[in-house]
Amino acid sequence: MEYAARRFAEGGYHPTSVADIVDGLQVGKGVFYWYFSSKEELLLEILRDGQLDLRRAQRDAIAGLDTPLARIEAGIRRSIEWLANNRQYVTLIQFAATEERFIPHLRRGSDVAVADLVKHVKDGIADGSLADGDPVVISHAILGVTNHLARTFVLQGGEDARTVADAAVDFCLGGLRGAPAAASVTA
Amino acid sequence: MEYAARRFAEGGYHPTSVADIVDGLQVGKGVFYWYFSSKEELLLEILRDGQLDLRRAQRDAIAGLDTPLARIEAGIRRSIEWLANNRQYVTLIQFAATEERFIPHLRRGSDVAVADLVKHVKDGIADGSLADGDPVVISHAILGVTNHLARTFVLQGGEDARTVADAAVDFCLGGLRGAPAAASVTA
DNA sequence: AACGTTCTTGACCGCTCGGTCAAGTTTTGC
DNA sequence: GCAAAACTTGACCGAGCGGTCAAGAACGTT
Repeated sequence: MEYAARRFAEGGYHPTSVADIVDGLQVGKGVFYWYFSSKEELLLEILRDGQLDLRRAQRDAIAGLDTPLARIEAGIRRSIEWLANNRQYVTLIQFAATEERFIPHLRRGSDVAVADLVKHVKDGIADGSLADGDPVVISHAILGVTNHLARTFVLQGGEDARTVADAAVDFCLGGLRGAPAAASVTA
Repeated sequence: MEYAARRFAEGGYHPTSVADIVDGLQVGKGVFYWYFSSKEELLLEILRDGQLDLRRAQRDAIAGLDTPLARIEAGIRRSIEWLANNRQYVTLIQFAATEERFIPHLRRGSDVAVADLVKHVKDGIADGSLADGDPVVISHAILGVTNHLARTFVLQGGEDARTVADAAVDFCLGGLRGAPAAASVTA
């Protein structure tokens, strides 16, 4: 499955045939259809796995942190780190978003991720550490920054995940105007 | 071409066959290959067109504005508006980013967009209206917020482009901490 | 040893795809 | 009025696809 994910990410889902995958793995085609009912099923399972793993990583990262801001920051950092270590998924998720039939399966995962984040944003607004605003919109804005910076600099530019995470956190906290980055994970 | 773009966006590039397109247009297949040398060429031309049009729209939007902040804000607003009116391109660009052979063509366009934005960010940092930081990273962060919010709320959620643009501008300017939105397009 | 189950093979099938082309129609320039 | 150029048609082609399946290997149970 990891091999298939890599091939899909490198060559694209449609141009990569089932024959390519089984040949690369040096197995027969039958074994593929023994474990997966179709090529589409394989992609869905890869996506499900990835989303689950990312979520677990984030949950671990924020465990024990007790301010909303610290949780949000840790989540951002862990996301970027995870994306750097699981580059295939970025391309795969992006592809899946372009075909109607995969979107429902993507949404199920991303809705959960947004819901998690929204909770912390709400907490932050409630305790005054974040400015007022629609928590759902704010959460999506954070995801937008995080994913785009990770894609651009870590995956394409090959830069260090930590450096990029610093920039993402700074921007999310202070925006263009900039506010001194007071809160830290260690807070 | 607009028809083809719509079909590609709705059904995906690969699943949409040349036959689908020419049938929908009620022309023969020959006419397709008279105007385009291949299916791939068609996609590239659609992408080129879209990028050019977006850039033109942005250039028009910021004409006459004389502070960097006002220009950035106008650019963000115009982007979201344009994406709302050209939904097909969002999906198409997203798809093109998932296949190696299209990436160089995408980069050519997006590099230009980033360069434009970087210029204004640099100006803003120089005159003190923006916090210090790597202009390239900041520009990408802005693009990340803008594109993600547009995708999520305008294209998927069907919300009003203006409302979403307001949120995007607020977040970019103030971040999570929030700063009063002082600068406006009319400045 | 003998049997049923699990797992593996790769030739094969029906189908659809991107792309071609001989043939025909319309438009243009003179 | 006519020939050359621009355009249009759709049947057709070879290739490659996702998926099937008859055949058998490996393995556990008795």
